[in-house]
Amino acid sequence: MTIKDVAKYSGVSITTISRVLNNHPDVREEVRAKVLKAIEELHYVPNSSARDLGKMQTDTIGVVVRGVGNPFLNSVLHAIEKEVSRADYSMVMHQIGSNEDELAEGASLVRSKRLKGLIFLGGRFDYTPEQIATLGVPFVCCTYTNTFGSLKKTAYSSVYIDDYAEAFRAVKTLTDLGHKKIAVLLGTTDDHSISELRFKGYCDALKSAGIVLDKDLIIEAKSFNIDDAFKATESFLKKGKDFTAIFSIADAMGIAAIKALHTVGLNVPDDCSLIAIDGIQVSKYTIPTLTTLVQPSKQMGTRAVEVLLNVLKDECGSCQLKLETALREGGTLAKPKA
Amino acid sequence: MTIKDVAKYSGVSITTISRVLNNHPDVREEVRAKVLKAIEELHYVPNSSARDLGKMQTDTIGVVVRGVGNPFLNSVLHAIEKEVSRADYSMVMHQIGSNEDELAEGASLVRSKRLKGLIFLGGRFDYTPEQIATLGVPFVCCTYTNTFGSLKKTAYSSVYIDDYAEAFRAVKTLTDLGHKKIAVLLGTTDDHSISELRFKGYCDALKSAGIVLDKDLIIEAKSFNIDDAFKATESFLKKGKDFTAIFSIADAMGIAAIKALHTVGLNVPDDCSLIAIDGIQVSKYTIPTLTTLVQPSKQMGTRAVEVLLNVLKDECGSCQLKLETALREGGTLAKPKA
DNA sequence: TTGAAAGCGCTAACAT
DNA sequence: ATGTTAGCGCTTTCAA
Repeated sequence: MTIKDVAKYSGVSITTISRVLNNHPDVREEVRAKVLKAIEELHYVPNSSARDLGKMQTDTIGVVVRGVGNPFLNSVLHAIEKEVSRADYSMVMHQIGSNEDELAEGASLVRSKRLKGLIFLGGRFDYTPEQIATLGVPFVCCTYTNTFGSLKKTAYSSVYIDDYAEAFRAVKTLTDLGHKKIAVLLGTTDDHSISELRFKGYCDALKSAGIVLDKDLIIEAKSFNIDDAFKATESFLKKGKDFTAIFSIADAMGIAAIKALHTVGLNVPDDCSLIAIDGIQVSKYTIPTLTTLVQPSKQMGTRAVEVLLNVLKDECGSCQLKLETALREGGTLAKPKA
Repeated sequence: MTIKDVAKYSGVSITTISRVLNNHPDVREEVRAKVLKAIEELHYVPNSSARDLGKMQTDTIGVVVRGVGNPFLNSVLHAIEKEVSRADYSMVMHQIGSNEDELAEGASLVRSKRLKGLIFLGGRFDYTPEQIATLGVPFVCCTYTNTFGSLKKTAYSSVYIDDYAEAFRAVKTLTDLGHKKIAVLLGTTDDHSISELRFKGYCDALKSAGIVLDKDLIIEAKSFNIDDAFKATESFLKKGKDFTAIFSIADAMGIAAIKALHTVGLNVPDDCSLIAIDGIQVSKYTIPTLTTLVQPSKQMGTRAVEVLLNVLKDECGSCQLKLETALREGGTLAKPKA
């Protein structure tokens, strides 16, 4: 069942079929209808390999995901897939480990699958112009932007939240409540990822509240993994430091923290307040409900695709799209005990 | 950069390059090495569209996922992606809503992307031979099997757990503890999905413990969504029925149930025991830790791919692979109050 | 062991 | 408005 069969069946040339398939204007309505009918009746589906071969690129965009364990990224990923299908594009997903280089993986994907563009989901921030030159296609940083790199704004696109400002806001919520001894649960303080950025927001929120940073209150999990967050919080608690609140840079990590606190008999929010950033579905159902700054995950995915498709269409330009979080008030906040 | 360039560069014909690329035996070692070197130096990457065009099928397998919201399926999905890449295949994922027909979607995917095979992730069980005939390629049911359909075992493959037996086991855990009034939290009792199967296990476990099924203790969420599970449990609790335990057919739903119970002042496990099936990562961190039968999600994904690839290789045969769960003892179980 | 040449199904000049 | 035709990059007979 090829275009030829359809041509024969409907009594026109294959070119006409192709024109109908690609919505070219130069086809008489009458003929178009006939062809459409033939396609329908024959259950004809175009062969995308053949279709792609002619062009130099496929209608496919690649998504390189770092850290699929993260429920938040999953939600974004699924939104991306939906939007990509809706636009009649294809998506190829590629997961990478925390030590792999998303740029190298992306570049290789682009070549083998001849992608039109890339979306990086959860990556580093320190790309240089030389590094992205290897990509050769437009790309969108989704959930982050190139804060630590030396890229010109015009060289790439991104859809992200202001990690620094949102973290600041989260921590300010705690200081406003009167908390002075606020711990932070994060991956690493200097990994050039959202972890570092949110840490900066934490530091400055403390500073602006007149609180001196206490390095002993930094809980480094070394990853965004929920198990690691639990272990890190556990060890932190063993040290017996004095604190009244925790800012967790991610919901999943915060859930682990609540559990770790509970394990040693500390109750949230009575003994320790907690606020996080992300807003994953399950954190609505923790006990108490996690208070968190909800990222618009669906929108983030959808917008990332839109932005990429726009850039692709115009063959120029780029777009930095900053989204806002919304505070979801749960039950993990309280004033510090007198 | 095409095969021609490589041919020119290394001074052989494109046929030879093709042979090297496809590991054909009829190439002198010396020549092979030369070609490999050229490929390396030129950074040549074969054009997969062209490659696919020649063959009648692409080295691609499709995954049709029903219910991506489910963290458990996500975990399986990622395992599938990893295994597919490892085997040098490509994967296309397609999400469908709960009302869409996975078979129709799958058939359309197969044709447009010319897939070699399909994996269905989270689907119905009631396929008929006529329906699967439209697919035209081998497929694997992952996380379920065709219990309600009329397929011959040889007509398809599946990787699954024995939902009936595992549910039986879960509920038996409760009856063994002395529980008599056990509610069940599920999607629907007759949707021909795992929900129905696990419900059967629940019914028979009650029966074998000499307990009469009380229809008032069936909590139907109408979906596997965590929000719906919460609402359903909430309404159930409003009715004021007497019960001492809940069997939740999924971890995520169980988490919602704990929350709903807590909302009305009921404590798990003191006022109500709870057991579930799935074993998603986050349920280790609920308070108390969810007691659940853990499905080997990674293995399930990996095996599904292996099974499919084997079937593809042999061009015949099929495989029904039943995996086992492992009880993870959390803190949601207790004897019923006297 | 190697090469020449004929497609695979489709798109896009170009011609009519 | 429609048809003819030359590729797109690769695989695969078939010959040598």
